[in-house]
Amino acid sequence: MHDVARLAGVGIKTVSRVVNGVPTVAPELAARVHAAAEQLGYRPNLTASNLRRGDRRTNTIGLLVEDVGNPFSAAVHRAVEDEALTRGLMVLSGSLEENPARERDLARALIARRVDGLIIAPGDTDYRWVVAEQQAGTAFVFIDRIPSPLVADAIATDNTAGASAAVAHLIKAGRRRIAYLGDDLRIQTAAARYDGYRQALAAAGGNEDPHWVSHGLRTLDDAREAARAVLTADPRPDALFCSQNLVTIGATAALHQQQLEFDVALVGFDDFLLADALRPGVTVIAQDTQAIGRVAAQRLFARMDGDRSAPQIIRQPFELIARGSGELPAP
Amino acid sequence: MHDVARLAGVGIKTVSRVVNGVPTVAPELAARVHAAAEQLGYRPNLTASNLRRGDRRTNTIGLLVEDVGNPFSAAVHRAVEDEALTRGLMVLSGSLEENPARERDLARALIARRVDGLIIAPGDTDYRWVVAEQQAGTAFVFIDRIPSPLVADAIATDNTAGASAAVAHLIKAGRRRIAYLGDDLRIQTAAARYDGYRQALAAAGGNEDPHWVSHGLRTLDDAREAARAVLTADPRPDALFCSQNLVTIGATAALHQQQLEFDVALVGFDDFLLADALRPGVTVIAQDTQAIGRVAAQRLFARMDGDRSAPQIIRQPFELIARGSGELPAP
DNA sequence: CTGAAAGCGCTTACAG
DNA sequence: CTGAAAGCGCTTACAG
Repeated sequence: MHDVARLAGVGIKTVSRVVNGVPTVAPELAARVHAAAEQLGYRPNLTASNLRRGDRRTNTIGLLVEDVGNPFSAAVHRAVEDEALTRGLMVLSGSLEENPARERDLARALIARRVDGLIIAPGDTDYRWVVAEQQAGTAFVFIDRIPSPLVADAIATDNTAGASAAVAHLIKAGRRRIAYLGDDLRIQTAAARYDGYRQALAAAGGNEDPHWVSHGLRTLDDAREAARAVLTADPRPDALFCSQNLVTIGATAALHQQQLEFDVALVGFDDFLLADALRPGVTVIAQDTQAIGRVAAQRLFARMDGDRSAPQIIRQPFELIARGSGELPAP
Repeated sequence: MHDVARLAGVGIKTVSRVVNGVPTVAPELAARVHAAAEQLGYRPNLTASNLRRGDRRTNTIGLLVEDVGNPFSAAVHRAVEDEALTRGLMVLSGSLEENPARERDLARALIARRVDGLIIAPGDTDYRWVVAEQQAGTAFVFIDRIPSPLVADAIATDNTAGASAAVAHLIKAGRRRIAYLGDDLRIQTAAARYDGYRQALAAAGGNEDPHWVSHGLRTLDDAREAARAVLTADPRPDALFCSQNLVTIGATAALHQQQLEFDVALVGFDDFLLADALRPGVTVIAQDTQAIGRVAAQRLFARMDGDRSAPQIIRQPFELIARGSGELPAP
């Protein structure tokens, strides 16, 4: 900027004005500045401008998700990005992998880069550290996890009700021996969905059979293996409830491999591409990932803009999409 | 930092040393600095440190992909992130949407934030602007697209050979009337794959039928619709070749809806979750997205570290995974 | 409408 | 081992 000012024969402040599009600059000077900037290959340095500016904004937000590569996270990411771009914000992202140490490191790295706000999707259980960061000026929003105490807004589907609806749906279709395949119970969403499973069973006067309950499934292969195991149990369950995305896909693959897809019913939490292309179509509890990402971003922006109201829990609706696998005629 | 120094009763430079873990500080002073930092809730500001440091590194890289929400982009993103974390780098990302204006805006936004390097997956066709940015100190790597002229390293699968292998596979299985369903031809990868399709047909002495060729399919629904249309044509093709991910998924859904999945063969470019759970399993040309992301990041780091050798094209291998849909017995 | 001075939070280059 | 001065690229607060 200094060099541009010298070449254009103006003060450095005038260059600043031109670069920032301040209108009160004589057109002739502005033209000289533009020419000089062009000639020198000048690139504005947002990082420096941010340092001095009063508002302290980097126009960058952070997004920490389970895994930027998994379908749920990726869909949320995209929705957040779209909303961010309307404000000229860029998104720094990271994958938590349910690893609390990694989460703290990533959060620290983002805060050191002075993100204006931070959206965190499932992760650590203890979020009291967030309070100090909020006081230091960083806005926070949680997705899919309710921090306790409620230190910041949280956008989440009602996981317990959703899981319960899924299992009740299976029961209504005449299924009684319903297996549960789920993620690590320490994950809040997994625990909530497991609760929903048990509540629906209890409401129908049934009981869970521990042989048909499998936790800690983190990958597609875990899920496929667990499904295979439960499907060869004796007695075999007559339905599967899967607590998430990858588990549902793994279980579906196992059902097809054992040619049981028309015998054992299945409802999964989270929709996925191709769920309606399979035969039978896969019945799911769908979350509106678009809306979740959008609403989370909007809440974050409100906080960044100074909203100091009490943190709230915003529930997003879920939808049961019946496609066949959950409505197979009971044997 | 100033406040910390005052509270600890030391010089500001000593605080800097402690924060950066420089060992030559008297333990007693370091302890006082730590205590003061703790008490004041001090957070290091990487943005300021970067401004002054000689190396000019923000320890942040940019990643521009087609859409952070689509499976291919998301998988590459994750691989890049993993590689970046080994160096303590964070990733700023953006979705291009095949929109050149958006691409330039996003690139500008990343450069204004002084990313150390930029990985760009498909986008604009004219990358001569990159040269000026390289001279200004930003490293570049391309994924899935060969810039012309070759201004930077490019990591890509041999799309023409891959598509050609797919179509040859169908021909070997006795198929002759092979339809092409593909993305916008202005996209380099789509064009290359279409070339491969035509080459394989020509090699077998066949010709393409314009009724069976469909370009410009951008979404799952586009693809489903186009597949439906071509499957109701007369005469109907006896096989489909799909140029990418979403197109394959859409076409598969259409085949299943019309109950033609055992009559019309299909090979798709790009692997996807569930491809092996469907019946028949979907035969694909798989790219190693993990390797593509990893290699791209490694090349970028090499450039950031000063590698000035001539830009190279690095071809990643593809693999034909036969799962059934491409090997259906010809009628 | 324009520009010289001061300062954002930090590190470099030095002197002690 | 420690710290006072200068400066990274920019904007604020001011004077002209």
